[in-house]
Amino acid sequence: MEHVFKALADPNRRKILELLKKRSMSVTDLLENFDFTQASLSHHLDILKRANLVVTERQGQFIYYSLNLSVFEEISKTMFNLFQYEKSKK
Amino acid sequence: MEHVFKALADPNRRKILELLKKRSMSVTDLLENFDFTQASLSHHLDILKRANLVVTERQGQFIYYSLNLSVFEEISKTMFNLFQYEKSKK
DNA sequence: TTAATATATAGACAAACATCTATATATTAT
DNA sequence: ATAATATATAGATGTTTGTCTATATATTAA
Repeated sequence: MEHVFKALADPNRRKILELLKKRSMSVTDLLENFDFTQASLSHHLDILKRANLVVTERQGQFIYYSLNLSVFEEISKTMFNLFQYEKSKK
Repeated sequence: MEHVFKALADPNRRKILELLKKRSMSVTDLLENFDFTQASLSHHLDILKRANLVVTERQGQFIYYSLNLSVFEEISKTMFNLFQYEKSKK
């Protein structure tokens, strides 16, 4: 999970995830939503991929990024657990 | 939420939160669980406090840190939402 | 097979971060 | 008042991070 938390620490990467929640997108598609360079975007995507948050699929010239749903659900639970506590205690 | 994500990016700070889920602790109590200096711990606590994840209460010489439960629940929801997606779409 | 397009990688650089030592401040005990 | 304890703050330093430019690689179109 270490990589996941690091990946989520950057607002631009969280925005990428939000965009991918709607639909899979190529790097070119994604780039339209940001002000930084294509190289920077590739770097962010690499970090998300290493964190296992996204997967890729080549379609011709394009590489489509999408959420790694199987892992996403697991991460969702871990996140939820971090914020769970014994409500009976004070 | 920006501060929250940054705060969660460090494993030691996540460990602090895990410890505080069990009970409120003074800085001295917390320090026993880590290898770094008291100054470093104070720094981490400051970051957690700025993120509104913890609150403090002085009791004599000691300052007790505990989870900011009211905010914690709200953050829990935001976290959960980040990991929600339209399951019908592919 | 050459040019154009899409994406990734390498290397540089400034800013942010985690840690340290030293010191300041607050509280309690003597 | 003085010493001891608990915590915070200041300043220094090495590491990590986000971004850039330049270039490499892969695919498609001409």
